[in-house]
Amino acid sequence: MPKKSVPRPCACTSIKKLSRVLGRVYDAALATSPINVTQLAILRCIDRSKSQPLTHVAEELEMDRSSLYRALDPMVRDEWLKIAAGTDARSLTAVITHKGYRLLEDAGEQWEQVQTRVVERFGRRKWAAFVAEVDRLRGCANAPEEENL
Amino acid sequence: MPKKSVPRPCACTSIKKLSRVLGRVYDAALATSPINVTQLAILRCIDRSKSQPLTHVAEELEMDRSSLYRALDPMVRDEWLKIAAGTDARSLTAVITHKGYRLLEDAGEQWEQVQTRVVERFGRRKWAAFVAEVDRLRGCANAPEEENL
DNA sequence: GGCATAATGATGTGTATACATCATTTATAG
DNA sequence: CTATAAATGATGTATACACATCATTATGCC
Repeated sequence: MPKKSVPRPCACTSIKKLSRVLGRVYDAALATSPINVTQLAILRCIDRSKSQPLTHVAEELEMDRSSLYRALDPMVRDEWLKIAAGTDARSLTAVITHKGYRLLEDAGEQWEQVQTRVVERFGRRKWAAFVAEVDRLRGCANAPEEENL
Repeated sequence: MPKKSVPRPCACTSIKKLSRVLGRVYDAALATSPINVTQLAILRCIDRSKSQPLTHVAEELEMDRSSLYRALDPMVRDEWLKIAAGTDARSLTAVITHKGYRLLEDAGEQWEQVQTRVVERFGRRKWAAFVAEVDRLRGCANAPEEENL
């Protein structure tokens, strides 16, 4: 029986390439704000996860905990948010400041423009289907390796 | 006429999340080699772009030139490749060493395993279609903004 | 040839991301 | 209750990525 060929191209490399392109385009669109697209995503996630421990935010964003903590540093420094005690004695939670909310609004408008432009070009209908496949691929990658079952 | 809603979720954030997951999974699969998936992609690209200027490699990978140069530093330090004069007096080119080729082989085997595992789960047929959409989205994002035509 | 412009690299700075490791605190097993 | 394990954060180190800027070397136009 002929051995199946390895499927190409590299899933990781393809997505990283796309990630770089989108990052540049979205950051360029947000350039009038001091915030970039990663920080916007974090801010939005914190807004959705009020009083949740930071670990929860990291999980939502599929980030390593330490990556999130490092990303928060400049945002705390610039007073977009502050760190407060959580429900636990060990956990902390992030709280968005007034400045942070203002940024969320301002950057949100810029984001809407670039997001609409990109997705309209791609096709709204196809976009919904594509996002579903993105999520499914994430699951395929994340699923534990079922070794010798 | 009702204004159309902004399509969600954020294209950039969705892809960055997927990128983080895939990066972790592929890097874990390559952990027995000293090379990570980004470096593997660069090495492969250099292999395909023999005697081309570094700028060309950066373009292929959708990377900023400076990002590529920085990424090459540890690879040159560890002697996976060396930098040689290009066809120009101004351009340089990267040359893979024996060590680099050995790594390309060793890591290639690990890569095949994780790539096959992830794509088989996703479905080979669907994978081909998905890759096409990834490329199309990249084009949609990269296309210049047609302002006031 | 001479000048303006492109291409190519190099470098300073700043954020993004992860892994390993350590300390503290909570939860769990016995 | 105690010993162990798990959760949460903090930090050291390393790579990933981009923008702005500068120097050098082509290229094109006159």
